Amino acid sequence: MTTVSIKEVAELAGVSIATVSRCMNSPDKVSEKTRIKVQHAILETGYTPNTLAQSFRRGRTNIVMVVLPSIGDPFFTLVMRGIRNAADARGFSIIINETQFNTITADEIAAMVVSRQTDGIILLASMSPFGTEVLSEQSHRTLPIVVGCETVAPELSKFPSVHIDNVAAAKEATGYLISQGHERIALVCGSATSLLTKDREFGFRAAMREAQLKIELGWVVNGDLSVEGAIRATRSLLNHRHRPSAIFCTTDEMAIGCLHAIKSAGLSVPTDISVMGFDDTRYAAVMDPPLSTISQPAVEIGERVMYRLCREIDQGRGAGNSEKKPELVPHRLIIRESIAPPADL
Amino acid sequence: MTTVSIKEVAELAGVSIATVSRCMNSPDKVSEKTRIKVQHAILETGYTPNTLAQSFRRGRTNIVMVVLPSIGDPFFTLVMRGIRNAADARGFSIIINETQFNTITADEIAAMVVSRQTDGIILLASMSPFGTEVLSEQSHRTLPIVVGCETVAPELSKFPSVHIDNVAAAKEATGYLISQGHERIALVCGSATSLLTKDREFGFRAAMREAQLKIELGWVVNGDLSVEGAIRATRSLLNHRHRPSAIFCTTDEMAIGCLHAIKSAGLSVPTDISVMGFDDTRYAAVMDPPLSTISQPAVEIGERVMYRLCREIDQGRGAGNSEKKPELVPHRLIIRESIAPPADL
DNA sequence: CTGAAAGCGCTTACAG
DNA sequence: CTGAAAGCGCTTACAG
Repeated sequence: MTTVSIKEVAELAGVSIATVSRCMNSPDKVSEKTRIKVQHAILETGYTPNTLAQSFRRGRTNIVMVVLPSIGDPFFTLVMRGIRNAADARGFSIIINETQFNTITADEIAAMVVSRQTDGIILLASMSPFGTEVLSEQSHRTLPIVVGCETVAPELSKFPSVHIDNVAAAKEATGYLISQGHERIALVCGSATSLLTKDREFGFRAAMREAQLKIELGWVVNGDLSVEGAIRATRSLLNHRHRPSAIFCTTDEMAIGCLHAIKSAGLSVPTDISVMGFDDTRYAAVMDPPLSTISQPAVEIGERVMYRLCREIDQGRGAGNSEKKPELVPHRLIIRESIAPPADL
Repeated sequence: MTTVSIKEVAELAGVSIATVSRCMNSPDKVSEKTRIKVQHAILETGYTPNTLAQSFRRGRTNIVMVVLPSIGDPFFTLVMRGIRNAADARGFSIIINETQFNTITADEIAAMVVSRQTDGIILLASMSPFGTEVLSEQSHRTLPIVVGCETVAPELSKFPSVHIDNVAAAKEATGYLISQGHERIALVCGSATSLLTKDREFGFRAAMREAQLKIELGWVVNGDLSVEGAIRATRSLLNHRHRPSAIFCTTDEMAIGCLHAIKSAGLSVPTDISVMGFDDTRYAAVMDPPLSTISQPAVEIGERVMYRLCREIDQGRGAGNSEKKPELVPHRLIIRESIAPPADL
């Protein structure tokens, strides 16, 4: 009834507990004869090592924490799937830390470091740029961190990362809008404190500048990364003195709110206003109209981030000689039906 | 640099490690004078207890696992938010186990039990009914389990649970459709092996029976709990010899696919076909047309499930005297614009 | 109120 | 190849 420990297995097999331990951890160091004996004893007793004792002894939990702004976002759901694929393959469990305000502070990370409850951290959310010096000084040396999905604050560039080229992708998306004849293009982006979407804003601005198109004051609005926020943001755009003919939302989630706000105002997409999304989540194709957007290999990002973290963990807190260059994965512009030439053309 | 242990704190404070430990765990058993001394030493050294050692020693991890079919579903996202609220308040971390096939087997649970990596389990997914005897015999006595969101298989009724009255809610939803004059009503539900949606199907059938309405063969289709699956299911409904005038989807997620399939076929909602959802996720109100649905207090369900689990954990694996009655929370029918009287009325 | 000591279940040099 | 032993960092009866 009560759980069996290594001692009982050892007794039954007639060996020492050290040998039982070796059978499980480095079987090649044990003779075949005893290995079989021990294996039988394990089967017979139904022994499973006490994970808690192992973690304690080894100083490893085989748990990693992923920090992200919202698990509910369909895009992150896919990234999570990739992370879990890789984690399962490597015997890791995942603890999710959903950050309320799209940022996580260095202090919070430091707290995780000392608590030792996780072997590493995947940052899918941006981190508050404040206080990261602290982080790198004390913590980084001891807790592996890998960043996913977005090139983040320069303070974080010291960590390995996996993501698409967000600047280039946003430029491409904006460029497509321009190629369709749009000149009045607005941006619905994340909040100012969120870095999650900063590169996309940067790419948008770059494309507009290169095309010598003006961005009116009030055309770059915070959609708060949420449906609700995007509805508010879009309304302000519709009421703008210079109403844009196209709106680029830096996430599909916000594009959903944007579409709704436009249609609720009695306008139609794309006849009156064109909409571009970003992420190509599972809802994009079933929107009305189906959403043009940028597709990211979300599952692959998740897998690569996790494998990257495994490498960091395996090579120990030791040498800082690991490759820090970001791993770039390809994006793709997906054209559906939410974009048309502007009405005044 | 290297992390500080309880020993160093004890030395600095000039007390035994036992006293330091008491200061942290039962401060009332320590004189004020020494408590202050120790507190200073803790601050000075920056000591934090090694969670791994604590877990091992106490036989508790302060981690609970939640098992669910998909974190990506906006409904579960809300339930998760509630769970996390409560977990944070109680000092628990959450490990998420997304089950690939909407079920989790007793064996998988048993494996978690012996691994001791979690203090308890929240089941938001249904469990395979097979082999649950094993579960109750060995495992239940040692690993607290609470079930959320759906009354599940009778095998699971021995576990505490928190959910709405799914049968009544589905009856109400179906009844509303009937009250609008619909007689040809179809159901898009979860897969046969998923229990997640069974009660809703049951309620649907009961309402139809009571109204003496016939359910044609092929009117109850598996939408696989996904957008894609619902699209396929809806197409088969549209091609049905007796095309239904209304479709009840047992989750909003499937309703999204359903709406898309209907509109893609050149029909309109609700003029040609009415659609009813279930869950009232954040997308329901921004669908085109806005979706009538059943609202569940998702966050509250999550919170109550977690608090319930805490109670189970606290009262130990000891007495089985805990209240096993399901906790019912209220649902609400939300009328929006996806339902109208049938065209032939 | 406090300390010395046992022990939680493993893993891993260290001898042999 | 195998065993005896130390030790990971805590917590908690048990004495005093």
